[in-house]
Amino acid sequence: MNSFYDDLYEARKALGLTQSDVARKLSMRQGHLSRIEQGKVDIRLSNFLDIARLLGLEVMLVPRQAKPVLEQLLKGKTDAESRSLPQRLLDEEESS
Amino acid sequence: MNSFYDDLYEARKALGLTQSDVARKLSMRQGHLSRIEQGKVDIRLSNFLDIARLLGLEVMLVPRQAKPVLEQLLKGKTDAESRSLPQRLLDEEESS
DNA sequence: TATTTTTATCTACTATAGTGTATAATAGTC
DNA sequence: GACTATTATACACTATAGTAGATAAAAATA
Repeated sequence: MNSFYDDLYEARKALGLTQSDVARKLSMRQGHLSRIEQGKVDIRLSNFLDIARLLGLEVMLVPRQAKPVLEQLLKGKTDAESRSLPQRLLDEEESS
Repeated sequence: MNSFYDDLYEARKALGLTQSDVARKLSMRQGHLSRIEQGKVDIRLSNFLDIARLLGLEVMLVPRQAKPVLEQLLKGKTDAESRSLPQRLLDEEESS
């Protein structure tokens, strides 16, 4: 459905937590978290934020064109090469 | 409720669009968008993504500690000073 | 001030997220 | 193979997002 649900799954796994662990801390059902991670439900924004935060993640609203650049930065490419990307790509450009 | 709703409002205004404009393009009610921008409802993730994207924004899930750094980058501080922040702050640090 | 545009609020209804509890299916471990 | 831990499904129920349509209130413009 939506790759954000996969991200939540990956984050939980990376922390070595079970669905029950997470569900308990958020006072939600393990069964429901299962459906969420499978992308079978379209959860409410507050619920999405709660789960993400419990897993050490934060949600950001960014300009569309900035997303790929920021993702590169987060992929660990913190060397001069990738740090030089922002200025060029963040400026408005008629690309469509 | 949640500052993301304010962000949507600001983005819409910045584009010079009315609630009716946005609502029409998303096949939703103007009245409902009004409630959303006021933070009176806890909308579904897909709806949040749809509205954001229509307004030229994208949602990102990022490590908690990275958010302030990335926000600085987006604030236009693309000079050497702010670009030097990532390496230092993105590394895990026992700060709590 | 009057008119128009935009935003806020209302009622009734439908769709579905989320609760609560239970159990089945699957994966790991002995 | 049996046992245990984890994940997936099921059912009945409640809460609320979102639809549909209308109007009121507020803001902007002539």
